[in-house]
Amino acid sequence: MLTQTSMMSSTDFRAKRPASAALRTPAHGLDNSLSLIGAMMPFGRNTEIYAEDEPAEYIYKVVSGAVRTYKLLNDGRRQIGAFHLPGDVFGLEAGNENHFSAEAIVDSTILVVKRNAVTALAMRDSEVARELWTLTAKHLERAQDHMLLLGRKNAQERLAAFLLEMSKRLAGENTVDLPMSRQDIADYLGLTIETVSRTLTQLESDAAIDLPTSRRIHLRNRAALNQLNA
Amino acid sequence: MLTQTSMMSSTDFRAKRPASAALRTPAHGLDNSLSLIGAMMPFGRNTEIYAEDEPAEYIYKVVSGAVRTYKLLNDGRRQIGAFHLPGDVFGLEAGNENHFSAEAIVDSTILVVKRNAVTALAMRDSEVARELWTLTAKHLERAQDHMLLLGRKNAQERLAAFLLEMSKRLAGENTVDLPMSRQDIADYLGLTIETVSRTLTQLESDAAIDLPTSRRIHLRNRAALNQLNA
DNA sequence: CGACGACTTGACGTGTTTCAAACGAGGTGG
DNA sequence: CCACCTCGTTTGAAACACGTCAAGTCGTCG
Repeated sequence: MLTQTSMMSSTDFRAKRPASAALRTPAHGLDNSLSLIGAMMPFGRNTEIYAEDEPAEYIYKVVSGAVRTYKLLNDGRRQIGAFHLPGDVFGLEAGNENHFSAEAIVDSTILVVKRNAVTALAMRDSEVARELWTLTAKHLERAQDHMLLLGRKNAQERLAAFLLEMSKRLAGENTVDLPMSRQDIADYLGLTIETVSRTLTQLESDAAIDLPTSRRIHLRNRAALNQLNA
Repeated sequence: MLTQTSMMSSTDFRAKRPASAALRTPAHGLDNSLSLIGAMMPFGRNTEIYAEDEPAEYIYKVVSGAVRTYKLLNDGRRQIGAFHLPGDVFGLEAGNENHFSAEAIVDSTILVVKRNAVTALAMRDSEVARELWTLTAKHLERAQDHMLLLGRKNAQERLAAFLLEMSKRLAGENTVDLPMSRQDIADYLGLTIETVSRTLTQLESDAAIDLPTSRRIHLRNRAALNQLNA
């Protein structure tokens, strides 16, 4: 994946800074640098961005769309480790190989930057180095919270946590438009698609949410969701 | 916790470099620096090293003993995110507050280093900065593998993964002497203590392991365990 | 020897998974 | 414009893995 030719063919218009929440790069330093030395690339829905065990040559930033990073068990069971939304940086691997696979969930535009370029920059600019570290540490914190969810929460609590997280990150008052399918949600929350579906309809009948369409979720009673999220 | 006085009272003999596996600092740079600017501190069994939401003033390295880092749900459910063994560095938080709590599992000696000192060093020495980043990224990889376990593996597979991990990190041929209780294992694997116990005896009757004592586990059939770990 | 904590074992309950079928929205072609 | 197909989602019924509650065993230490 990511052949040199496809890299070259990408247009180079600049990323517009997206609004909202966590895992975003600060206003200067790394963020600007990535825009300057990176290349924009389009990825179609469900296409691979990189695969596990491939050499990790690039670092990525979502400009538009959405990305899932995941790991597979030999028999096909899938665990999605994280969803990456506009403004998020991902692919900050430690070793020389990717530890996860990454796919575009919907048609997406990704800013792709050579690792070498970034690490070289970090070598000279300790501010950039610090931002890279902080960013990785933020990813770690998210992973740790996700472990708590996967290890110790029931289906209702997982869905409540998921909805609140997405609401915060997608930032749209009380209505959330999800880019991902029920199967993606299930594999993120360590549940089956049926349990996700059932639990959502249950939350709806409990008046915690509304489901105008399957991808659109209205948070009717945040307090109730927050209580489940405790 | 970690009052200035207790910091001061600690002796300052140097850490001896421990043997073995991953999450260890490389031979020079960070590792040496930590030893030079840190202080040795003893922590008794089950004593707190730091608590969630406390200001993260220090970075830690296990010299001897074992440490658990964990998070609690409001009703007391506990998820252990990681075990830290001799040679491991922990407490590399992103923000200014600890994201987890940390306790000594058994009587332990911990090398405690002021964050300021380390970050200041990283500012001047890009090699140290790189090591800090790499270390955090390694923690992230572990957390990601752990998510796969918690989200997608059954009890047998979780125990197999746990035993293989401990075998590798404690490095003792095929016999593993666990520092942690069944409850710790359960909270690490997202199971109950009963399920952990039952699964272990089941693995024993399947001839995959022997249980000479409850804390000592002999890996009789690594192949079988590896297969479960797939 | 008795007491305590850690661990094991048993019987039973239940939340989630599994297997299966029906539903619904969106797109295509007649 | 409607029939038809497809893919994602929902719903139902039954099975099962793990949790819960409870009792019993083992090892250690005073």
